[in-house]
Amino acid sequence: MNGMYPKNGRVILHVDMNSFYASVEMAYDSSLKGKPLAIAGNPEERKGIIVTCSYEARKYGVKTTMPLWEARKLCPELIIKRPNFDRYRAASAAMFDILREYSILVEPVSIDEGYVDITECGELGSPAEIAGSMQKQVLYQLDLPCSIGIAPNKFLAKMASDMKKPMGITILRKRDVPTVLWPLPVEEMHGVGAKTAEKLQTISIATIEDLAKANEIQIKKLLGINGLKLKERANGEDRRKVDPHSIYDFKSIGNSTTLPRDVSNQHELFTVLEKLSGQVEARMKRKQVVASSIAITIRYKDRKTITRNRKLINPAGRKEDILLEAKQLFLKNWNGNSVRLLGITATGLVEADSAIKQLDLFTYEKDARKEPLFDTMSKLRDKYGKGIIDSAGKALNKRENRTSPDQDTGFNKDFLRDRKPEKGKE
DNA sequence: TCTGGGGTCCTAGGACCC
DNA sequence: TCTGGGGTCCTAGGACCC
Repeated sequence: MNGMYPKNGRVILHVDMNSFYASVEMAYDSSLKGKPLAIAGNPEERKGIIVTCSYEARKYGVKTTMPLWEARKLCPELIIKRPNFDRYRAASAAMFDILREYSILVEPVSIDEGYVDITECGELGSPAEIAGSMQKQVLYQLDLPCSIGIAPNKFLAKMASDMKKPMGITILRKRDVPTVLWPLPVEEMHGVGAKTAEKLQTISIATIEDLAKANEIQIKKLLGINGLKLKERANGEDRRKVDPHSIYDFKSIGNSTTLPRDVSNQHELFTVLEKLSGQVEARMKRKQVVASSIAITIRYKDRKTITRNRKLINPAGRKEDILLEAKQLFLKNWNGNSVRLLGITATGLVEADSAIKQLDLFTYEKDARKEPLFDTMSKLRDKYGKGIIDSAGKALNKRENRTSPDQDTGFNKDFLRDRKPEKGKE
C-alpha cells in the first residue's frame, strides 16, 4: 500500500470555484461584475432561496439558502438571476478540461470543485507554480475565479482551498496542522455539520485540536466509525486516493420538485409524478442505465418527509414502468394530507446493456421451448422500450469511453467559442 | 406567509437462512 | 425442545455536502 506513493508523499490540489454560478453569470455578462448578484429560484413558486451569491452580495450579509425576501431586505439593490444549469455545466466541463491538461488524475466532486493529484507532475514546476498556472488559465480562458489548496492529501487540500477566497492559493503541510488547523472551531471541518458539532460539545470538544486529541473509545461511542475517521482527519491523516473514475460510479438519479402550492388532489399529484418519471427516464437514457429500485419522496405541508423505496423484479428504464411503480408506492404510503414536494429517485443503477443481456439469457432459457427468439425480443422491447434496446446494441460497453464528466445536457460549445482565446492549446 | 434540488454514506432493525 | 449467533438483503431515516 505504502509503496504506491513516492517516499516524500503525494501532492494533491483541491480546486474550488468561487461563488461559481454567480461568477459564470458575470463571465457571460460583464456588466454584472462588481455588483451584488444572487442566483435564486422563483419566489412565486416557493423556490425563492439564494443558491449562490457574489462576494459583493456577501458583504451585505446575503448567504446561500437565505430566503429571497430576507436577502432583499439586507441588500435592496441586489441583482437576482434564475439559475441556468446548462450554462454552469458547460463552464464546469470546460474548467475540468483545463485541469486535465495538467494531470489525468482529476476527480470532480461536484459541479464546481475537484481534486487533482500532481505528485507525478514535477516537470511542470513546483506545486505552487502548477497551481498558479492553473488558476490563471481558468481565469484567462473562462473568466472564472477559483481558490486552490495544496496539501499531501485530500482532506488537507480541501481545508486549504477554503482558507483564501476568492482567488487564493494555500499550501497546507502536515507540519502546519497544529498551528493552522487546530485552533479552528470543529464545525469548520469538512464532514462535521451542526448535529455532529452539537454531539461533540457534550464531551467538551470545541476545536479541531480537541478532536485530534480526543479519546478514541469515547469518540467511537459517540459518533461510531465516522468519529474515528474524523479524529484521523483532525490529525491531518487521509489516505483516500484521487480517483478520476469515481464520477462514473453514480449510484442514483433523482428528480424532485417543490410544488408552487400545497396539493391534496390525487390526480394533480399523479400529473406531477408523471412529469418526474419523464425527467428521470430521460437522464437514465442519457447515462444508459436502468434502475433495480425506485424510490419516492413525499414532503407534506408541515415539512415532514418520508421516502419509500422498492426493489423491482426486473430493472426499469422506461417512463411507464417508473411511473407505475411510483404511483403504487405513492398510493400505498400517502396519508391524504397536503403535499409540498414530490420526488422520484432511481437507485441500484446498472448499465442498460448488461441488464438486457442478463434478462435476455434468463428469458431465453425459460421460454426457449415455447416461443421463438423473435417473441422474446419483442417482449424485451416491450419491457424496456425501443430506444434502450437499440442503444444497448451499440452501447459503449465501458463507461470509461465517455469523455465528458456530465453528459446530462451535452457540451455547450458556444461557451468555449466565446471564452477560449484563439491562441489556446490545440 | 422563511427554509431548493442534486447527491453520498452510514446506521439500525427486521426478515430470512444456515 | 425454550432458545445461539453469524451473514446478507431490504428498507427507512438521518447527517452531511455543494
